[in-house]
Amino acid sequence: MEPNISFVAGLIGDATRASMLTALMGGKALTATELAIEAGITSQTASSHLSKLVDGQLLIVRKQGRHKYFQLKGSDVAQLLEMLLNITSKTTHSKTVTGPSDPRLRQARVCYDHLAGELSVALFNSLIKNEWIGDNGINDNEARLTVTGKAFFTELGVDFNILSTSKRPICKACLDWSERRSHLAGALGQWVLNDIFNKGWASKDLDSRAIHFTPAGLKLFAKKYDLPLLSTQGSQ
Amino acid sequence: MEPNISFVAGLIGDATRASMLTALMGGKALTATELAIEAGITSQTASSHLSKLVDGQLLIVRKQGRHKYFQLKGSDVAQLLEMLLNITSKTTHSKTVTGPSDPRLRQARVCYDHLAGELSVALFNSLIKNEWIGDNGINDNEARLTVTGKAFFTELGVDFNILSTSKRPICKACLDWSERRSHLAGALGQWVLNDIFNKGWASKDLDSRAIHFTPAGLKLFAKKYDLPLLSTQGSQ
DNA sequence: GCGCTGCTTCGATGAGCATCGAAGTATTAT
DNA sequence: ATAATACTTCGATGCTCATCGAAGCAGCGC
Repeated sequence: MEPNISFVAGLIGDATRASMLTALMGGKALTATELAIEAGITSQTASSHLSKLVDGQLLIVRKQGRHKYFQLKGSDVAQLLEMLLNITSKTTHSKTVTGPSDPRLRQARVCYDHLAGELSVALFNSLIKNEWIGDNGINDNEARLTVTGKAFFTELGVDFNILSTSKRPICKACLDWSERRSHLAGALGQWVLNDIFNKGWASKDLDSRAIHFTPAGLKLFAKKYDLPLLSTQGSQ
Repeated sequence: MEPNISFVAGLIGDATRASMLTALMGGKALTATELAIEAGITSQTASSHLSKLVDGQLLIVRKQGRHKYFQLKGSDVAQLLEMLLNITSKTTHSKTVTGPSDPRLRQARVCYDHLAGELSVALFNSLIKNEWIGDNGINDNEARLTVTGKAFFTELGVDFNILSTSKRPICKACLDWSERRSHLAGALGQWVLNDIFNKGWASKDLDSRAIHFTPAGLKLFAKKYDLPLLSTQGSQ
């Protein structure tokens, strides 16, 4: 007997729970009240749904006084949700012409723990162009750090001894549902995003997982990673 | 606005539809009647569910006379289902001790278009041990064909000019939900499975996606890929 | 100690949807 | 041409589950 995938899929298959899970793709822990507001339901309904998601092992919960903070259980859950976003957008795109309507999500957003969007795809392309990750011609859509790439990131401040202690891959290609091309995930993708925040080049949007680069931050980001100069943020 | 993942997840989240989708992970096209029997429902119910899966772009359908044949829409749908199997088995395994109860599925089975199970994990390990795929120490869980690996497979009869015309990766690691370790997917994984069938080493089970190796076939397979001698098939 | 906040539990309500018998359509074998 | 098979459509039935008002519990500020 094979595992019953309908149980996990059924947890995600409710619009309210899906909305909460997507909100958590921003990588931050959110409270039950915040998730209720995000999903547009009462706290009773939120409580019921969150119990199911925790019991179903898609979320973990931490208590802090009377607050309960919820997070995705791990990167495998995030990958599942990202794959669902990819397949869903592919489905939707066969009916519509353009990508996501929100240009802020399109330009830069958090994909669980790394950067996604136009800027991240541009970053990925620059890593290939500069041969910092391997363009080996045999394995498409896969990322492999080269020797010069390792030197480049070491110079930026990456400590590979620390990154290697994680079980997760250093480099990983993650298919961007908005751009349909790959961006950088894995431990290195996470480091890059943290570095962007630490340097103050960008900050998280308060009510979505969009990321806002400052004009100066965008310029420094483009220079640091050898990106072609990109337009500043879209309208709104 | 981000894509609404609950729609696709909801399609999979019904036990009947999930059963049909899992049956199609065997890689074969199945008729509506076969899928009805597989799921234990009437043909009216099957018809309704299959319409939803086709409209939702998880399945494609081909007519041949009065028969309709259904297949997964592509490898991305198969990957999504495999990831759901992985997460579901991880969830279940936190409650139980052992893996899948059916030893036949555990030893060898079809994972959409490639071999999965103990034999495929052993194959993957042998490819690493013999340095036919890269064990580069930086990227865990990723597969990269080496120069000697390409020579090995060319000698086996792989035509890499043909494999390279596909957009999909030549080599890909696929996490095996039953073994919790990686096996070989991608174009090369598909070639290996086809070769096994073409040589008559194994055949598909009629009513599940288990694969049955003949004793001679198992021996030849082990020899060809330098595997330690494995026990023959489990009971039943 | 009291009142407020965050969250949970209970019970009622109603919408959504899976199921199948009956009847129908298209295809194919005889 | 007729009968059988594969599949679809219609309509009835009943089950599941999301929702929230009310009430309750735990934590915390005053």
